[in-house]
Amino acid sequence: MAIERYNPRASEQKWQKAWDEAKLFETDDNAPGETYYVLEMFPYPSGRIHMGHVRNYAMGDVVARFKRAMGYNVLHPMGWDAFGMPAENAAMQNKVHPKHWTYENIAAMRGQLKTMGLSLDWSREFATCDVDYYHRQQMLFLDFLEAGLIGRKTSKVNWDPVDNTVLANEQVIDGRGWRSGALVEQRELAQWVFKITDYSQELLDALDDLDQWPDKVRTMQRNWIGKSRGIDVQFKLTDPVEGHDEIICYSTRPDTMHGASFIAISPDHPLSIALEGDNAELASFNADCRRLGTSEEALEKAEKLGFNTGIRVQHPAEGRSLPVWVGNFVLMNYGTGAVFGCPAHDQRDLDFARKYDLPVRNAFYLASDGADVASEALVPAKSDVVDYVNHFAGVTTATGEEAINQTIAWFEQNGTGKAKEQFRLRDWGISRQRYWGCPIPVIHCDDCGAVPVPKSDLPIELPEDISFDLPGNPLDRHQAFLQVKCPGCGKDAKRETDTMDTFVDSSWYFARFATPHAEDPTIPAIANKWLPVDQYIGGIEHAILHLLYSRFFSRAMKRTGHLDVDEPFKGLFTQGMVVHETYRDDSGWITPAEVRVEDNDGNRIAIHLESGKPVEIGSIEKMSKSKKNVVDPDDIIASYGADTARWFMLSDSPPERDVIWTEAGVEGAHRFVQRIWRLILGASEGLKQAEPNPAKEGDALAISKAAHKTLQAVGSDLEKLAFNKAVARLYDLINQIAAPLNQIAEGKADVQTAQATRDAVDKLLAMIAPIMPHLAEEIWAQLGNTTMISALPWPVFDPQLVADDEVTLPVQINGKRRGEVVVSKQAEGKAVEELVLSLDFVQNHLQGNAPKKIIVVPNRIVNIVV
RNA sequence: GCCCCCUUGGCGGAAUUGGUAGACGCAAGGGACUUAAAAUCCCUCGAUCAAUUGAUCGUGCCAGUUCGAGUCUGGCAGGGGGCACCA
Repeated sequence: MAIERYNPRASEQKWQKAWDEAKLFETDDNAPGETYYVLEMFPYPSGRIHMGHVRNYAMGDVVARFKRAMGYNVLHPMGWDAFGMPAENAAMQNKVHPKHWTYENIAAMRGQLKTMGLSLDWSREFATCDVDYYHRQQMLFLDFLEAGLIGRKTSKVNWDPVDNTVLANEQVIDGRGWRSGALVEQRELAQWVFKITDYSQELLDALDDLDQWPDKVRTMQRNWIGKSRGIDVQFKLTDPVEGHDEIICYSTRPDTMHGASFIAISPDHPLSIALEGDNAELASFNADCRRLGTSEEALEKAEKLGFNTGIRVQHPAEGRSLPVWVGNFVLMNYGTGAVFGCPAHDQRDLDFARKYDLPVRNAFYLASDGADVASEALVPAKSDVVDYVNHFAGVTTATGEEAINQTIAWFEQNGTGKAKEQFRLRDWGISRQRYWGCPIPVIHCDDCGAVPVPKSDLPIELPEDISFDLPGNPLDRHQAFLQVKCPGCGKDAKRETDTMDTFVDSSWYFARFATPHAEDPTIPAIANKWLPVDQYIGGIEHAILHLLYSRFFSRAMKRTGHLDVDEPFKGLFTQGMVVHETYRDDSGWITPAEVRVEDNDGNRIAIHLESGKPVEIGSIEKMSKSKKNVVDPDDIIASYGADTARWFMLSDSPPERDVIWTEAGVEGAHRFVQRIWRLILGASEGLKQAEPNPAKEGDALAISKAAHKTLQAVGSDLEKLAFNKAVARLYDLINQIAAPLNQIAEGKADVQTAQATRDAVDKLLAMIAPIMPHLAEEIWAQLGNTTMISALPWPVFDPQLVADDEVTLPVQINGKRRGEVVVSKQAEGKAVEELVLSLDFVQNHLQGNAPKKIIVVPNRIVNIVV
């Protein structure tokens, strides 16, 4: 009897509908079972889902389905990170309203996601651009403001002087505006900031307890917060100028003060700005510096340039005078905006000194040699012992750490310096001069200042009658939005037209999912039941900003009574990207769909389908529109089905690493889908008649052992999100039960084999169900079951079947494997030694000599040292 | 430039976290079935030499620790992520 091929198109729709109708994945807050909240980072509605989404949501779905089967009450919601620049760009380019563009994209992507068969609770869906959502975000803003968590600060933005508009860092290309091409300037704007720095120490300390986060993310956050201990040192100007009589420099290495040979201040240092008035050359130098834009990367990568102000300061310990330079590499927003340059012990300072012919003085030498610094700065670790020269703090031979402490003490006693703890973390500026974002609920009154909008007047809705014909924020020209009465004094006032950074939207959406329709931002009793998110899954690119802001936000929400957790994400998993080969010809990049790849005597060649001409195969890169190396999930799901796409996304590559999308890989995954179907359906008559019953002895024992061992291992793999390992084990299990399944199909299997195989098949389907839920449901139904497998509990393995009483030990001689020996698991070390020494190949290698040492690692290895 | 991560056969990767390197999959080659093709099934598959049960080398490169290193330490190279207004 020929088995029809599995038809994913029919089955997948059928089961998606069945799950929907049974409301299987709609979460009841009060359902029994321990709560488990699994969340994937919600997508930006760009218009189409991409393979990165497929991978992300496939992972989350496996966790959700697995945990549901383990008896947890699972929350697995989905929404849309829907504010942001692309909608405004679309509005400018295609004359489409950001709102319509966004909601159409959401509708399209929702449809795509639904074909994946994800176990999502769609009843909790929302978009951050829904008035219902940003209304509550405005409520949170007001509460934060009242609680003193929000302040006003000026900060720098990229200003396009032609378009008269603020540019994002990514819109500044080589110092020019992306549209106008004008040289970018920096502007100071008054901005709303969230006072994340109030929590610097706490955000740092709490990282230690996030033991279900990747270490690399915790390290990155630690470095980002950047706590340092150092000193503010006073340098008196030899002649006060423009009302300035000193420069304060922050340093973490005051032990190098003896080597100080210049002072460098930021172009934005108050002194530098003060000097601009009488010094046109300096003004022009500073203006050039400000054209680099505001990104730290651009500043750091730029050639290090300096301007000698001609001003001098006195070395506070040695009395000699030092020149004051303005340096383009000194950041105003870190420390005091001024540093002392010690060329001997800092490579950047050394390069600067060589360039501008400044002296290089060693503050210390390595004990081994007293060589002066030449082209490489001497930068030992703080824990290294070095010889200090003529050190004012009395230090001669000490570690950097000791010398730093003594130097700080010396300066404090001397009254010329003050110990200081410093954080690199800055307050979070949230003001954006854009339309498509959450309006900031504040009104500016000439008399009362910035006045919060009363909660009863919320929401402040974005007006829809706007146009992007002119550059800049359309809200600035919208009179009906702009003109309001001051809530304090009733006089004419102006509404704030800045909107919030989209990171604000994504800093609390996970909390809103607990009560997506509540009047208040949260209902604490319910939110606290679900939070923190047990497993959060998303891209490593969010390792710092999104995650740090969210960590701040949950603390701020706790302080304002909306939540009672500090940390929003208990478990974090950062998945790798989906990458693909690139293809190009003379006319540019070509999509994989337009190309056929062939094997030509071991060389892979690509051919353009339409023209038949060869195409160059380029490097493997992150799927992106610009390189056109994208594969549309719709196409894959239409031709192979969602299960194949899900299976392939989770097989082979470990989830935290990049995965290369290949046609061959997808086809392999699809063959496996068909193989399971064929093997089990071929034996379905026999299987239906067999009671599932694991074998305890005889030939069928191997089947049951394989099934139960796999069940144990897959369970622990899924617990660790090691999907690729689980997949490999499932391949293995199918290989092992293929022969008995064929026997059953041919009617040649005995009862024991049939029963053991039925048990193994039941286990196999349960294990496959989280990954390929439609296929598992379909086969499960074909075996005569009437309950959906998605609603069944995870099976339990038999401990007796997973235990082995013998183990194969490799035997090494001098660390090289020479053979192996089978011993009982309980065998004593002595007995193993004797057994091993009696082996022929061991005797041969020993050649009559007595072994020097025998190392027996129980149940692992034996090593004989000769 | 700074911070973080990655590097194992032709390819994706596995290796019980210091204990048999290459599980599992893909690709390739050989064979079976077939009028033929597809599908399917079986075998081989790190390199070099012995030519079978053996030997040597081999986890980006160079050192080191250890009875034993893919795994730990130091240095180097290449690739990737982030750098505060992309999301």
